Amino acid sequence: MRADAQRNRESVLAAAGRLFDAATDPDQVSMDDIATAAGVGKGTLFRRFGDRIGLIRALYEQRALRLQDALAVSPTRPPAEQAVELLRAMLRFKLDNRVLTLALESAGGGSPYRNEAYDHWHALLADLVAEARGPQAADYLAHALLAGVRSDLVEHLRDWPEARWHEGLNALVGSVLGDAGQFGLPTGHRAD
Amino acid sequence: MRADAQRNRESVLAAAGRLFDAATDPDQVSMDDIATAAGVGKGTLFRRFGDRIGLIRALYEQRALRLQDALAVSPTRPPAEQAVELLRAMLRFKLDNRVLTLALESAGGGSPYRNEAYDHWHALLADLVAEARGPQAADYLAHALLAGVRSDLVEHLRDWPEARWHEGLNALVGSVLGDAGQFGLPTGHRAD
DNA sequence: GAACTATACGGACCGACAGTCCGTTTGGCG
DNA sequence: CGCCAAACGGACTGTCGGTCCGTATAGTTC
Repeated sequence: MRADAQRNRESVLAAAGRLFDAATDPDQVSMDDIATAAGVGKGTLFRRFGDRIGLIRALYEQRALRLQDALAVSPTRPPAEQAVELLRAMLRFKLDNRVLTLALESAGGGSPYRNEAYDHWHALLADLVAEARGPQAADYLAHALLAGVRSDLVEHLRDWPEARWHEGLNALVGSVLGDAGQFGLPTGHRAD
Repeated sequence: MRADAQRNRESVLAAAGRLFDAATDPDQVSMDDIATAAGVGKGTLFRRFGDRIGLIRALYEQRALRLQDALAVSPTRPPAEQAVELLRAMLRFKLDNRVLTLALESAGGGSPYRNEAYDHWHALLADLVAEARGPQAADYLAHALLAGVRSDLVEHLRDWPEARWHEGLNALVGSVLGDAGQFGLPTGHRAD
C-alpha cells in the first residue's frame, strides 16, 4: 500500500469518525461531507472502501478493536459474570458510538451481522453460554443476548437510567446463564 | 374520506404488498414502482401516507392485525407457553413477510419500535413476563425476547431449520419465564 | 340537474446523494 | 533520472424520495 494511500485512508477514517460523532442521525453525513472533511477526493473514498457500508464497517471495526482487547475470556471467572460484563461493555460502546452503530445496524442492505466484530463477540458469548448451561441452543442464545443491546433498541430506550439497564441485563443474563454469581457493579453500586 | 381516495388507498396497499412479496430486497421496490403498479399518480401515494416509511408502516400494521387477533392472552394457560407461542408466531410472520419486515426494521431513520403492532406485542409479552417472574425488569425482558426474532437476525439465520429455531426459542423463553410447561421439545435444562 | 367547492389526482419537476469515469499526478523502484 | 503502476480528484450520471400546481371529480346544496 502506497504511503499516500495509507495516509488518506487514515484521514478518511478520522474525518468520518468526527462527523458521525457530531451528527444526530447517520444520514446527516454524506460521502461528500466525509471526502471534504478529510481533504480528499470522493473517488478516493470509494476506491479504498468500496461503498458507504464498507467505510462504515471499517470505522466500526476499528473502534470495536479497543473493546475486544479489553474483553478477554478468563477460564476461572464465572461465565455469567463475564457475560454481564460483556453486554454492559457493548451497551456502553453503543451509547458512546451512537450514530456510528445506528449507521451500521440500520444500513439498508448491509446486514449488521456481517462484520468481524459481531462474529467475535458472538463466539465469545456462545462459549460462555455453553460453559454455563451446555451446548444446547448456545449459538442462538448468544445471538439473542446480543440482540438485547441492538443499537436501535438502545436508541428506543435512550432515556433509561443506567441502573435500569443494569437491572435488565442482570435479569436477562441471570435467566439465561444462571445467576449463581452476584455481578456487583465494577463501578460501585450494587443491584441488591 | 372520499370514495376515490379510499379506493386508491386500498389499491396502493395491495400493490405495495404484491411488490414487496415478490422482491428479494426492500429497496428493489421504489415509490414509482408502487404508484405505477397501483395505477395511481405518485402524488397520491405521498398525500395518503406521508412518506415511504409511512406507507411501509401502514402495510405492516395491516398485516400484523391478523396476528394480533389470533394471539389473545388467556389467563389460565401458563405464561411461558403463551410466550413461546407468541414468539413462534412472530417468527413465522417475519418469514412470511420477509421483505416487508426487513423494510420496516431497516428503514433508515424510522425506528422499527415506533409502530402500534410492536407496542401491542411488547405489552402482551411484558404482562406474561410479569406474571411468570414478577414485575422486576419485565419491561426490558419483553424487549429482549422480541429482539430475539428481529427480522434481520431471522434473515441472518435464514437457513436454520424450523426445529433449530424452536429449540432456541424454547431455551430462551424457558430461561426467562421458567419452563414449567414443555412446549413440545425437550430443553434439557432447569428441570427443577 | 346545475352550479359550486373542497378534496383528490397525476406526473413533471427538484434536490440530494451514492457511485463511476477518466484525465492528471505522484510514490517508489531499477 | 526516468518510468509506470498506483493513486488521485472532482465533474458527471442515474436514481430516487419528495414537492408542486394545474386539472378533474365527488358530493352537496338549492
